[in-house]
Order: sequence, then structure tokens, then C-alpha cells
Amino acid sequence: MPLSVPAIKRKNAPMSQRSSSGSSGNPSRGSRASGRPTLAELAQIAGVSPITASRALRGVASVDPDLAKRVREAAAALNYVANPAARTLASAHSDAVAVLIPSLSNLLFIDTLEAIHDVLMPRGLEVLIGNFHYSPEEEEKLVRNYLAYQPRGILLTGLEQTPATRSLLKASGIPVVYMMELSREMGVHSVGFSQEESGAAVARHLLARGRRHLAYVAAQLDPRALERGLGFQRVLAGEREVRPPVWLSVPEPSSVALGGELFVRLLEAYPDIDGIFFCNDDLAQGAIFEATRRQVPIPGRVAVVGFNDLPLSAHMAPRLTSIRTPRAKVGEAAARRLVALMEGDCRAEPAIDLGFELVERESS
Amino acid sequence: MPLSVPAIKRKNAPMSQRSSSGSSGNPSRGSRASGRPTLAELAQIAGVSPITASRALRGVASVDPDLAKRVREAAAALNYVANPAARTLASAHSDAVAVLIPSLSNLLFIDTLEAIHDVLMPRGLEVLIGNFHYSPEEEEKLVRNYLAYQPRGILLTGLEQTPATRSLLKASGIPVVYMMELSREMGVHSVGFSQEESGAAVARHLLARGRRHLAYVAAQLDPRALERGLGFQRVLAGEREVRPPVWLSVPEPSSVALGGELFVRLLEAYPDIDGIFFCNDDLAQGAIFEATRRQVPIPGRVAVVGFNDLPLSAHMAPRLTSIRTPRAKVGEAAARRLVALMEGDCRAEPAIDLGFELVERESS
DNA sequence: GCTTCCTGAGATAGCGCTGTCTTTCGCGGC
DNA sequence: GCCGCGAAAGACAGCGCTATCTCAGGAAGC
Repeated sequence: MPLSVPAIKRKNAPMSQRSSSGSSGNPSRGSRASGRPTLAELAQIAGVSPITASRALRGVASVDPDLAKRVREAAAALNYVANPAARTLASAHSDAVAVLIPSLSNLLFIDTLEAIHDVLMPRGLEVLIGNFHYSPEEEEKLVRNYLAYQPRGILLTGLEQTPATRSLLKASGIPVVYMMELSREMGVHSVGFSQEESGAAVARHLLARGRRHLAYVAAQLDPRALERGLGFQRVLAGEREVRPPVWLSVPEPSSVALGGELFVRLLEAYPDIDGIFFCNDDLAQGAIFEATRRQVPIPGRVAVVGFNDLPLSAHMAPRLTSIRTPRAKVGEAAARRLVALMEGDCRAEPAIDLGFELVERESS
Repeated sequence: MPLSVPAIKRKNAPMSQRSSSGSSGNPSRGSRASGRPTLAELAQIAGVSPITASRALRGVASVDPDLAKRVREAAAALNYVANPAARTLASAHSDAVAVLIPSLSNLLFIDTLEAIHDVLMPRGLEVLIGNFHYSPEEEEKLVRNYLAYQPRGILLTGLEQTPATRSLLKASGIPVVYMMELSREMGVHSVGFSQEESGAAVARHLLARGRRHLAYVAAQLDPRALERGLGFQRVLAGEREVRPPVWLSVPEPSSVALGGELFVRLLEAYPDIDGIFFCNDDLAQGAIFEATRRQVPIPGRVAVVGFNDLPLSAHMAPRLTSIRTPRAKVGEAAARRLVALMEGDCRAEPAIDLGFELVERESS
């Protein structure tokens, strides 16, 4: 059997005179099973060429306003939604932004995520959420996968990526914004606050309250919690007559129950401890509940400070002193920065420091 | 200028003898700016045709195991990741699943979301998360948008969709599983528990505790909270010498602070109330904190019951009685059901009722 | 009045895969 | 030994868009 030579289409045959759907005669595949209209159909109804329709919908400037209006009206009438796969394939980039966070179950990142959503969705950007479970290797895998989607931008949590992740990102040329920590490197866009300084602030606060025997308690120590502990240590190291803090760190994920346990364990081992900085509010809340149950006076016997200022912390008895972190603002600012980068504003800007606030309450 | 007639390829020319990349001569567009390898390149390196490579990677049975292994090895060596846009365009379906939830800030849905992730991601399915902010209209918009992505399945929260949403879903032919509520309709796949019955259980519990003057307090009453209130009412209506519960409902989103406010307002207006069912734990926790502050004995003066059994509820003082909901299990079971549907198992199965548990603690 | 420039619209050719049909090849039966 | 059959591999075309080039036609300049 001879090879079937594809019919050469006549030059300049206007789209509107061709048979409705693009396929030329060949009946292979049931002509568009999905009921959704194509750009070609939309264009035909609007009485323009598909390219013009495409440009009109994308808001490309060089389209006559009347034509653009006709196209938009036809699109609304048809409930036309462009096929993102076709769009991505043709233009070599999608309308997605990948966001990688270390944990979904931690409320902290949810606030950030929601703020990101609120900035990106109204701009027609899809948000791809990846949870890398605090593992840089898993993060690398996720980056590799998400790069295949040709996203317009990437938001990462923290600055601790594997070298492979870094080179993948660099090679891709896709804008990246780092959240939660501040990078000193120029050209690296980051939005967050100084974790180290927040730990230092807690140390100063406890010292000012007259505490001298301090401890830092952390669970599932991530790079940021480590930074906080180091800042805490740094300030104490500068004080005479104050010994270095007891450092209690366990690998399990943090929880309220764990906070209670660690509190008890710490006080049994070091009965003279009079101030504890917990790496997050969950642990600190658990400690306070446990203390209430055991009738350990707080802050009388021991002062307790948390981190994140979760909604509940202001309502407990005693109310928990904590570091209020700008979680939602970080998400918003990072997303905005990313949008600016995507739109070509590639100024090398310094890290955006949104600060933190030590909220002094009854527990210290 | 003459039309360039595409060179007719020699029959049976093995791929490995052709010029490297498929494009025939035409230098338009800078030959693949992105550094990622294409399927054709992978195939060439593996020494097979692109189609065979495609099949091998997708695990299609009719490929020689040796060839498949060669392809897989080449893919690993190249770090080849298929272009999802091309895949979606060619096959008319993506590897995504859309998940619509009414709120991101509510911990409840996060647990569900995480369980869904844990089921779908290992199967290579992307999770598209949509937050419809408790608005069916917004949900409709999201469904319309996500259908454009040609997802393999959709997970919805609740059974209250607009008629347009329903018909969109039906027309698409894409499998849908509903979460959190139980549908009685055959052919509608749902995973959840009886909201109504959980409210009834709380009513029975409070009655058993000797409470006779009850109230139901809700914020941002969604269809499920409404069901719970109705179940609560139903049981009380069946009791002699028990008047119908006071029904206090405000439109704002619920929060710990709001719980405290509503608690105070309720007791001022109805001083004889001796039992309150809050539509969720956030409100109930706020009520307990406020009661502690005002030295209102709980459960002495008034019993308090929440809903969801958040992690903190077991740790407060007094510990909060609550309904433990199978949030994570709902996500897992719904995702599994959806996967089964996607794989063609379209048995009409009844709703999957995962039940709930009344956790009796100190607050009642 | 003619040329040049510019603007806006259309023609063309893919983007990188996969559905479908076709071909090839090895094997068993008569 | 020849034919038919089934399984495995390949050819082909095209999914629905958009980047790029081309072209028509009006404005501006001499």
C-alpha cells in the first residue's frame, strides 16, 4: 500500500471557510469527545481568526478593541476556557506557580499558603503545592517534577536546598523566591525575618525578667528552629553569671502532648531551670497545660516562651508569651515579589525583612 | 517562495539513523530552549522508537521487558521527566486530581488534604487544591476552571453544589467523590459520616448528664453545622420536660475569641442554660478559656461540648468533650475510592460511613 | 503621487507527546 | 513447506493552542 501523502492545504484559505474543526478529513479519534469549545470554534463564532481570538483573550495590545470585545463576548457566551495543556505546550510555559512547604499539618505554613493563594489566584495563576516533609531530598524530587510543568515561578521555604536542587533551579531560569529566612546573597530573592534575632530577643526578654537558668527546647529541629536556638545562645553567652542554656532537642514532630512530656523531663533533670524557650507554640502550650495539671506555677516557678503566636496562645491561662511571626505577610510579600519577577522586574533587591514581634503575656 | 514539502521518510528507517531531533530542517524557534530532554531524544539514546519509549515509561504491557528496561535506564540517566502538557494534550486527560475545600484556614480540612496527598502523590497524581470559601458560586467557578485541566478525578466537600456545577460535572464524565457528608442517592460516591447523627449524639450525652436547658451555638453556619444542629434539636424535641434548644448562630468565621464572646452573650441572655453544644472546637475552647477567666465553673455551672476534637481539646483544663471526626480517614478513603473509579471500577457503591466518636471528657 | 514605515490581522508551523492503524516477524497447524 | 495468526514495534497524524513570519492597508514624508 502506498504511503498516504498529506493533502497540502491551500495557501491563504481563510479559517472560516474550512470545515469546522481543524482535522482534515481523517476520521481517526472521535472528533473531540469533550464538549468544551475550542479556540477555533470560538473564533469562528466571533468572526475572527483563531490567532486574533487568542490574542484578544490574552490581552495582547495589538488587537482592535471592537474585535477584542466581540471575542470576549463570544467566550462568555460559550463559557470558553482555554485548554491549559495546549497553551503550555505551545508557549513553553504554564500559568502555574510551584510552592514547596515542609509540612502541611503545621498551621504556620497554612497561613502562608493561604496568603499566597490570595495573591496568585486572582492573577489567573495556578498554585501547585508540594510538601517536602522537611527533607531536602524530597524537595529535590519535587522540584524536578514541578519543573516539568514549566511553572512561571517557584516559592521555596528556607534556604537549605541540595546542590542538585540549586543547579536545577538555576538551569531552568525560572524566578524563585525564598520564604521564612533572609539570604545575604545578592540576586537571591528572599522574604522573611531573622530567625536568629528572634531567638536573641527571647533571651533578652527572659534575662530582663530576672531569669538566669534557661533552656531551649525543640522538636524536629528544622534549620529555622536551629537558628532561633543559636540566637538564644548567643545572647546568653554574652552575659556574665548566666550559664549556657540547657539544649533539649528531640527528632519527633512537635505536638502539644510532646510539649508536656519534654517540660516534665526537663524540670526533672534540671530542677533549677527558671525559664524555657520552646521552639514553637505547640510545645509551649503543652508545657503550660501540663504545668497547670501538676500545679507548677507559671511564671512563678518557671517562665515559658513560645514561638509563632498561634491563635490560642493569647487565650490560655496563663496567656502564652510568644514571638508573633508575619506568616501571612511572608506569603503575600513573597508571592508579590515573584509576580514582579515573572513580569520581568529583575532588579536585584535585598532580602525583605518583615520583622517579628515579641508579645509579652502572662507566662513570663 | 515555494512551499517546503516535508521530506517523505524512508520506510523503516530506524530512529537511530535519523537526524537527532525530530524537527525537519526548519529553524523557526530556537530549538528547545529548555534543557530538558524530549521523549525522542530519550528514545534515540535507548535505541528504540519514541512510541516504544512512551509505552515503556507508562508501563504498557506489550513492550519487551528488555527494551523497557533499556528505556527506564536511559530515562534515569537523563533525569527524563515527561512533559505533562504534551501528555495531557495528546491523551486528552491529565494526571491531576482537583480537590475543592471550603477553607484552608480550618485545620479540619488540612488533615483531610494531607491524607489525600498521601494517597494520590505516590500514584503520580498531581493534586490541584481549590478553596471555595464556603461559596457554591465560587465552587462553580473553580470547577469550570479545573475541568479545563482535564483532571482524572474530582473530590468535593459537601453535597451542596449549584445546578450548573452538577451539570458541568455530569457532562464531563469525570469521576467525582463527595466528602464529609453521606449521599443517599445511588451512583453518587460519598465518604463521610452522619453530621445529623453526631448532633443527636451530643444531645443524648448532655441529657444523660442531667442537663435540661441546652443551646446550640454556631458561627458561619455551613450545611454540615446546620445538620448537626438539626440532629441536636431532633433528639431534644423527643424529650418531655426539655424545651427546644436556644439556637445562636452568627455569620462571622469562627475563632477562639468569638467563642468566648458568644459564651458570655448566651449566658447573659439565658442565665439558666446548663449545657452548650458548640458547632466546633474553636468556639468551645474559647468558651472554656473565657469561663476560666470569669470563674464560671465548667461543667458545674454549664457543660460544654465541641466538635472535631482538635489536638488541643484533650489538653485543656477542663479537657473538652468533643466529637472526634475521621477527617484524615475521610480524605484517605475518598482518594482511594476516586482512584478505584478512575481505574474503571464503576460499581455503584453506597456511601461510605466512617462514623464518629463522642469523646467524653471533663467539660461535660 | 509615490515610497516608506508602521500597525493590525492572518498563514504557517510546530510544541512533545499518545491513539490508532499498519507492518513485521515468529510460531504453530495442516 | 506454506499459510494464517497473534504479539510487538513502528508510522502517522494530530491534540489545541501560540511564536513567528508574512502580508495588507493606511499614515506619514518627500
